[in-house]
Amino acid sequence: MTNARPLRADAQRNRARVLAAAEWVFAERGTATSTEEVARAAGVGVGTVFRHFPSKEALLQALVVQRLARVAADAREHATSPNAGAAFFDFFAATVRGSATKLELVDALAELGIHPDDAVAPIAEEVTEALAALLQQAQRAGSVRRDVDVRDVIALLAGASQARRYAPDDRPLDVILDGLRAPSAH
Amino acid sequence: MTNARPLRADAQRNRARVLAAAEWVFAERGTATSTEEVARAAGVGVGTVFRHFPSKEALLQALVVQRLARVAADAREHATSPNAGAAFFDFFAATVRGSATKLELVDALAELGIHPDDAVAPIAEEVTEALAALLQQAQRAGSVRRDVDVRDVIALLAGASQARRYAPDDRPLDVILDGLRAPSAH
Amino acid sequence: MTNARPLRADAQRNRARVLAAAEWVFAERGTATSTEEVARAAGVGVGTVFRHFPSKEALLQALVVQRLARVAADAREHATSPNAGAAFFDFFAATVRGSATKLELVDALAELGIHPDDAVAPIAEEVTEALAALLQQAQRAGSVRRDVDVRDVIALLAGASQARRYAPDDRPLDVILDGLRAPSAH
Amino acid sequence: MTNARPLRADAQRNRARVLAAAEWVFAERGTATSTEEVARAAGVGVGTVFRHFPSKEALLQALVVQRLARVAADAREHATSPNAGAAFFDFFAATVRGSATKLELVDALAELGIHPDDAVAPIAEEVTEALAALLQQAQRAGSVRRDVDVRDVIALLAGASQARRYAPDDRPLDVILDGLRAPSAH
DNA sequence: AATGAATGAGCTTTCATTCAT
DNA sequence: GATGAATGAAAGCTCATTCAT
Repeated sequence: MTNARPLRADAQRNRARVLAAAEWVFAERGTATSTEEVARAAGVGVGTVFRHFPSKEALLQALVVQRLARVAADAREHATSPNAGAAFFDFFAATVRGSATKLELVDALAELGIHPDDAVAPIAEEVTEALAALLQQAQRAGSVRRDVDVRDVIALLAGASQARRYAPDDRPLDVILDGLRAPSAH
Repeated sequence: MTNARPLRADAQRNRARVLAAAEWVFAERGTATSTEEVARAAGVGVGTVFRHFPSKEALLQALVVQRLARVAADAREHATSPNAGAAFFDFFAATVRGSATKLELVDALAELGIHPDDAVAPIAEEVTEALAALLQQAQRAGSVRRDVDVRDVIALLAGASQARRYAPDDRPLDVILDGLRAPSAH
Repeated sequence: MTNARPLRADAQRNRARVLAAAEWVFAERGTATSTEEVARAAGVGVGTVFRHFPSKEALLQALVVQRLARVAADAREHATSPNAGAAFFDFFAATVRGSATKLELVDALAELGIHPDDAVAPIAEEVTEALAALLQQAQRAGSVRRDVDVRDVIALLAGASQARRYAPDDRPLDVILDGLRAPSAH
Repeated sequence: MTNARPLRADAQRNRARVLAAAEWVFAERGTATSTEEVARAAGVGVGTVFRHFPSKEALLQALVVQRLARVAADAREHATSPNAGAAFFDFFAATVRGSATKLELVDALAELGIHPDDAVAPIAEEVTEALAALLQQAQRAGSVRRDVDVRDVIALLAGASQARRYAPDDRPLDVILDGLRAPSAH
């Protein structure tokens, strides 16, 4: 159903291996790590990496898209919960805790504002919409303060993830969650 | 007190120009920008940059030290205020708002946790101490919740600065400040 | 007479398609164009190209051989004409005009002098012989000056083809033809 | 007086060495030879080559410009001769004989028609003008046929140079020169 | 036989760093 | 001290060729 014919089974597998290796390597040693290194980690030749991702930039973007897709899916799933407030805070905490690697949510989210025109654009919109819905529900339920909008939430997700790099425990996250609660919710 | 003889006046001036140019250039175009570019922006030859900073890493660290020195000084100054609570929050907000350039406080703070052993160590300790004092006063005054420590505050400074990249207004910052307030302070 | 068994009909067709595609692609975009590109133009996989031509070099040579074979055939045909002088000049002009693609006669002829030992050798000899016959007839008929030999004619064919790249009209060709006429022929 | 400050003496020398080495290497082994090889031949590092010529393309163009500059100068010099006819033919023969390397005049002239918009444009015009003057004089003197124009002459220079690759003696050149003579000149 | 994914040597280019001027 | 040309390791990327499907 996609417009490109599906990849052969082995190609599919290699693409996935490259993506996984890239996530690991870039997280562990920074995105400045060479593509050669990524290839080595994936157990393939450099050529294979470039066959699947025509440039390093494209590989990085694929990683971002993958990360954001998970966030969007997660937001949508939480939006189905009957308890809108808990759903929002659960989602927020889980997302921040999930960005445990160095190629953080931070870097993924960075793309949301920075390249609004390229391959990341569709997924960016997806994330924004899913998040907006989740937020609105929680605000209507009186759990989240009304003076924040989606952009603020995204910024705070990035901020909380960043904070986690310095203090990997939950304290900073808790502070931010508390800051988000509606005053009456105390 | 320095172990090197004082620099000649012109050398002193060149060092400062390089530092300023580096801050500007790295902020504007990323730390991957070449040293050549920094030299050009400073109006000196590359050789001069390397004479003052033996490696690019060293230049980056000097920038971090400079940034953190300002933060430490600022913390110490606020610590003299009679109103400990307001002083803490003022300091926090001012620090985050001041990290408006792209070579953010984030990157500076990154060094606090990441390279605790090198040239950055002394200033890191300085910042930590000044911050600890300011925090303790504010907690004793009942303005800041008691379950956060210096490390959390540093993490949240980094987080709030990061958030500012996505939503350059004050909303995310306000959320975090609210999260930091002692419950009874409402 | 060939030492390999005849190709299956579809294989035969594929070989021809590759050859045609290669001529077109190399002419249009230079011989540095990738084999992948040639395969795409031929509507086959790269593997197929390499099955028929064991290396890119071999593919290029096959093209040259094909080109030279046409020249030799043409020369032989003109040699049957009753008017030896006209036959020679007609042949010369037609050959030069026919090298209208970018993978010119020039490049084909280049092989005559450059790789005298490989796959091109037989056809090179064929061309030389056919040309020698045509030339001799024209010289005997008093139409072509006697102080040029086959090698000179080949060089001039290459030269005239080259000239056509810069001035695609007939003027340079006419000049060369005039230069070849026997003095008494005026 | 040039808009760039003159190079330091050693830089000047290295630039010249690179240019000379490039001419030699490309002539001997084709323009596909790696820049690394050129650097080795010049006795410098690759970096030096790229400092002087920002891309391989630029290096090739510099070679072309150098070659064409010589041709233009030569044309202008011959144009001062009292015997216009002899001057033209002398120039033509000398130019063709001078393109003895494989990175021929052919390749240099190729640029005349192919990249009319880049760094080669000014020198291309220079060559054309100098040649036009020389040609016109020779035509007025009744030595060169009147139905050829500058473009034809350039094409024939390229053609004659190409011919020389196959028959390195003077015969093909003589044929072309004869073809250029005015009919009455016999 | 045909396919196209995988390979990896090799190419162009960049840039931190050194050193002659 | 300052300069900027030179260096060469290393990076991103291409492509002829191989081989599992």
